[in-house]
Amino acid sequence: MPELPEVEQVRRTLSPKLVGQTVSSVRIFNPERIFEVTPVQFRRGIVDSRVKKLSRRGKYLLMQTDNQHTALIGLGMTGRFIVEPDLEPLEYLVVAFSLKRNRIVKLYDMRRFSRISLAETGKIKEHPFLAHLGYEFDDKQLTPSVFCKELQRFRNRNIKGVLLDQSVIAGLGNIYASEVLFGAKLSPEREAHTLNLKECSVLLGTMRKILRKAIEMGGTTIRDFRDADGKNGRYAKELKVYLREGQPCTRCGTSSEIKRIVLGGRSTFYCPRCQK
DNA sequence: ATGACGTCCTGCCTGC
DNA sequence: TGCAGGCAGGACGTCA
Repeated sequence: MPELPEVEQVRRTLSPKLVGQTVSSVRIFNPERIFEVTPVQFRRGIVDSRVKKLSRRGKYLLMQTDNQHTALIGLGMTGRFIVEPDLEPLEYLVVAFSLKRNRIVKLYDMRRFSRISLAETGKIKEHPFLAHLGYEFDDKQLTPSVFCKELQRFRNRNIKGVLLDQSVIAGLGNIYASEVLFGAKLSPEREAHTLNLKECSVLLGTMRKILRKAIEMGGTTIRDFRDADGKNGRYAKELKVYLREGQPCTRCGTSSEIKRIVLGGRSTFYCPRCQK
């Protein structure tokens, strides 16, 4: 569930609790969630270092330490950070970082889709989690014509699938892909390479507007998402099509209903009348 | 080479 | 009433 706006909200709420702090110990409760390095390597890379910076790339959080290492954390669907004194360990705890004054930063993940790893900070771009990622949504280099050219790469794929492809734009997930296409009045089934420059431009602009607003509102909570303060995102009430199957379209009126179809194995919501 | 589909994982919700 | 089955989905593996 955490897509770009939710991960950004976690970054913003976790930063003040973590940046500048020294990690005195790292306990790993679910070693299967660690990739590319061993649990021992992960622990050694973090322990006794000070957190310099918490940043984001696509849907990944990057925790940079002052000993030239960066932890990479993907939240999957239900990954959540909880900062608290060490009460009894919660079920589904993946990893816990101990700070001073009995504060513990815990990554908790009910559905166990989260992924964590470690890289040398200087080689972070080559890490397998990040190497294939495309543009950040607000990258100035991503102009309408560049975006249009990117979409030409896909001769036989629908635009919804391409928006979910992290190698094009990093950070969109299933909820915002449907919302952005509704905003841009484009059918999710349109083949990506058929979009003209004008349509690419509208799509890009709509995506930026929606993601900015969602970030501003702390992301979307359907059910599970909480930020590092335990708060829900407030964007759910702004959703125009996601989970609105059978409801009237908010743009073209009562006579047109939102439809649900499955594309690439994922629920996709749209208005057949105003999305072409 | 590219795209489609299955898999992982667990809780919740629906319907019989 | 209880339980089976479907659904949710990010990212990767496999197959055609």
